[in-house]
Amino acid sequence: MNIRSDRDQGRKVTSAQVAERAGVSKWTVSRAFTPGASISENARQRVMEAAEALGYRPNLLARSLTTRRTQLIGVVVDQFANPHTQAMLNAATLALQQRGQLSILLNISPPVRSGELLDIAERFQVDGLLFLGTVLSEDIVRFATERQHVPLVQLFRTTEVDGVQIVAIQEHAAGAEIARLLLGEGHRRLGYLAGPDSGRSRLPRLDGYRQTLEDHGLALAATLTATDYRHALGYQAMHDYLQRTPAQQRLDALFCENDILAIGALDALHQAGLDGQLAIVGFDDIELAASPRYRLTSYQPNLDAVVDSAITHLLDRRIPGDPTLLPGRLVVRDSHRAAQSLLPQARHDKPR
Amino acid sequence: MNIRSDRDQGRKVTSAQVAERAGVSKWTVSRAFTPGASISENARQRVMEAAEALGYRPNLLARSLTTRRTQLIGVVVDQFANPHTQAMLNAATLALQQRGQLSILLNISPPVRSGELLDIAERFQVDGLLFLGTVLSEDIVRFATERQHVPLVQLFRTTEVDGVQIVAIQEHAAGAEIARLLLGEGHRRLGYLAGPDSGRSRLPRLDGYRQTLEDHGLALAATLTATDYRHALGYQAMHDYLQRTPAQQRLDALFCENDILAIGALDALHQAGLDGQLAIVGFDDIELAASPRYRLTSYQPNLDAVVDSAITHLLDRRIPGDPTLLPGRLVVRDSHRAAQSLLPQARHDKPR
DNA sequence: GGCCTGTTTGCAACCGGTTGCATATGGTCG
DNA sequence: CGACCATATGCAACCGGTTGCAAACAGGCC
Repeated sequence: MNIRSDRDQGRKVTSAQVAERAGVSKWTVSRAFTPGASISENARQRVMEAAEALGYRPNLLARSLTTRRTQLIGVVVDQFANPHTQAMLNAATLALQQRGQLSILLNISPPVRSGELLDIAERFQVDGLLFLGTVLSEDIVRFATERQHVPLVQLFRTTEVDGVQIVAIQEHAAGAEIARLLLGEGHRRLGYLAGPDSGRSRLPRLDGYRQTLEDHGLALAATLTATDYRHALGYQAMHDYLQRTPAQQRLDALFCENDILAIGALDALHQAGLDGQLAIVGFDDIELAASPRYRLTSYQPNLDAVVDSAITHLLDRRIPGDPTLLPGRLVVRDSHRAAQSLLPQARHDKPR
Repeated sequence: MNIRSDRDQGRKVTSAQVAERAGVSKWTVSRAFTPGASISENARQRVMEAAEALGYRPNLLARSLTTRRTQLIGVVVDQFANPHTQAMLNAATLALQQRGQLSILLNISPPVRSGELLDIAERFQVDGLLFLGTVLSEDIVRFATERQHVPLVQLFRTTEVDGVQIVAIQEHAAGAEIARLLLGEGHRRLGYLAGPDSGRSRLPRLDGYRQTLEDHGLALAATLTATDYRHALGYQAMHDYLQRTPAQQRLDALFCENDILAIGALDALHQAGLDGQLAIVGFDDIELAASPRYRLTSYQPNLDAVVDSAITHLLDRRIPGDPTLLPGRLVVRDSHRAAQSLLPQARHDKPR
């Protein structure tokens, strides 16, 4: 058990100690641990052996002090209840780790003063800040416009803010594609379920959706809202809608701003005994969307591509420019179908 | 727009620059920013003004170098697909932030070599490591037993590892309570749906469950397994079970290792047209459990209390001791009820 | 062997703070 | 008014690395 004969005497092992043991100077030790440095193979070997024997690990903080690079990226998150956040977090941290960066998780959920937190992150000398689909508050916008020396990238939101690089989905096209899908299914009264952030940014997605309807001579039939991206609020939005709207005036189909709201809405329909009576489409394609219980038609962003592009922007310290908009892909399941088409019909067999 | 007249000339602002402007030495600046330090009110004021004017923020890395405290806690996570992980992450980061600490998120999902990643975290001089319900791999155990100078705390798992402080739920009692609930409901053939980690640790929860059954002269009727804590695997486990087990031999009730598996199982029952035929109980009480569609009876850990205790252990650098086991609370909804009790019955009105 | 060139290595200085110690400053009291 | 004490501030040294520069060294070639 006592492997710690040499190492671990109170303090941590420093490069000087390794140097002494290897019979070289501490500068040579530093070079041994610096990839492209000029050092003889012989010396490197001896240093590595000594380091191994003593259990030496370079202090990355000390290194950062001179290199001015910390390899730390602040990852800013606010909607923990949304499974898509989780997927983003997973993808982002994995991608960062692969590039030798670590993520500092900054949680700006409601009680937290986001401006203060970003300030603290800056003191930790983060190399950049990555906003994972967060709602951009006043605080954040102010921070962004003031401190333009730390690169800022925002994922999956198209609110343009000075100094923030946007990497997102081609929202307009996605909205249009979903409208066409629903129209093709025969729906005519189409609505939209908006989340809390829709007010600030006139979502291109909604524009694309609405515009396509208008191209077909239709107007957006109703807009519901949820005050947070959570299951319960999707449920409630649909529940209230059903309460206040007589059956014959109801929508044919509802496009929801994301999957967790869509699933809430589906659950409300189920609860009201109206399964399949109102077509639903979501967005994000979270894992639960594929569940046989929901078979939610959704739009799948290419998460890896988005994250990859974002990280490239951060690490190359590119100057923020036009939004990078990547394509996604529609995942067609069952929830978007018209009520009658739940019965087997020939309708889908179009002439080719 | 150009607020950056003074600040921001290439390099970042240092304490020396603030000192010059305030007409004091850089040491005085340092003291101005150190809470309990000996400094006159007058000097502090001047320093603060100068700092404000220049946009100075102390470099916390440099500070950490001398103080040997980084205020960084490594938060280790592996099961991103489980909503409970998200809840833990949210609670943990918020609690840490409130205590002035920041979280470095370490993602040890399958492809990642966890030993290496922990090693890197150590080089960043994290003040401690918090394992959020992760499955303890060989790598991690080795790391834990070798490096006992960085405090390690494990949440929600009771696998005892040398040098790791455990903070979890009173699993044995919880298992027993759930068994009693199901027995009280009239169920007699009770099963357990285990997750991937059950093999390693003979879960006290399962022990408590089984033991209570035995106290009533019953044996555990079946054990199903899911190879990962994900909805699809809970679904599959139940699906396969239904396939291979004739109706008359099936379980009355199934206790699932967590909610996401339980919900998968419920969905599989629904898909098979067996809604309500098999009682289900989960664990963790995730948000979706409360959905009117599931009404999943579950066990709610006191997340805040667990996280709070864990962080206290970390920050006080306490020597790891006996596991800290906190009580949780059974959340009784509908999914645990017997099939016939879905019809209104007098059964619940026990004589008082 | 002497000279030239290219590679290694040691050194001083620095990154941006903190801390113990010594000195200066101001206020109180006899 | 001087002694005394508490409080403030400056200074040197240090935390654990990196980097430009110059000296040392080795090998190749004539």
